[in-house]
Amino acid sequence: MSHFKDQSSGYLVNHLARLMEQALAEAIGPLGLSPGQFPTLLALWERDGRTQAELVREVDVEQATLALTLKRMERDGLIQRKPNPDDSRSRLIYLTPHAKALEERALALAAGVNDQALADLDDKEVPHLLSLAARMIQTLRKGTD
Amino acid sequence: MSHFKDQSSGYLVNHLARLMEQALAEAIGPLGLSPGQFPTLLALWERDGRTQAELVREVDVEQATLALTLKRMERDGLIQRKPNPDDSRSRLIYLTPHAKALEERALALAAGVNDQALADLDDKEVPHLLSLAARMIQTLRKGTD
DNA sequence: CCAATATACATAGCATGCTATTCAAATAAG
DNA sequence: CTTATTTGAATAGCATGCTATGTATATTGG
Repeated sequence: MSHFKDQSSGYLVNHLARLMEQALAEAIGPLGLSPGQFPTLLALWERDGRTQAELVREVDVEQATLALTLKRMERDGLIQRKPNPDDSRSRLIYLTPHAKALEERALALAAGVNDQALADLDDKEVPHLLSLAARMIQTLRKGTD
Repeated sequence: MSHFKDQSSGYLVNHLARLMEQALAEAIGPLGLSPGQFPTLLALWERDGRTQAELVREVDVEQATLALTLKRMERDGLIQRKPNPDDSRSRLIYLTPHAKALEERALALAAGVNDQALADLDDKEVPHLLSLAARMIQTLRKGTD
């Protein structure tokens, strides 16, 4: 038995996520970036000078997770925090020039990892996969959020 | 913009995997089980009295990861280890009666989580999703393994 | 204005996973 | 038979993520 494993969406999705995370780590590691920082970087490349609370609303992780990620990004010279004149509880988060300079290369490398993972799928299957995943996420978020 | 996020298979798969892991944690937590133990339990329910090395070949995680998981399972009273008469470097891993007794309920709960995640998909889409995921895993494993 | 509540972050503690390293025992090479 | 290599496990160190708490600052209700 235990074809459970090969028939279980949870098992497969978990395994796939780990493989893709490893591939991304390999790809962007040379830039000094890691997979967990990517969602935050996407948000900050789009617009920086925001508070942690604003980023939490955009990045799909818990506040405590983001707080740790930001601490590592600060340690790694990717972000800088300045006092928020409007609210002394929070600080505004800015990308360093170094982190800004990495945007194009990092996006290209991440896109390359996606392409590599999807290499065996044809043009119709790729959007289908994205749509199925998005629908499953929607289903699971109902009620939680 | 950065619709990168919503178009990225890596991002979606990672998010989905975390949601499914959380759902599984909620489902089997009351049995005293956790998601990371599930693959090992599947292997041991099928046949126990095996070495760690044999389990590593069946479970898709690294040896060091499995070693830690087994330590927690031993702590939690799920497994027991006995000397291996054929090789004193290893020990044979057995499920406790308690862990054996949980098989049916745990499998049903895990299947329920999968069903819940797939609830919005129709009968054709489910096997398609499983097949797409399996193919992506195959693609990414090439060369590594 | 002041107490009660809400909000923004930080931290602790834990589970999963990975890579790299170490140690001991088993095997292979000579 | 020794030495060299391989194999089985354990451990250290780190990244991600989660839940639960704590702390300080804002905001609200009286």
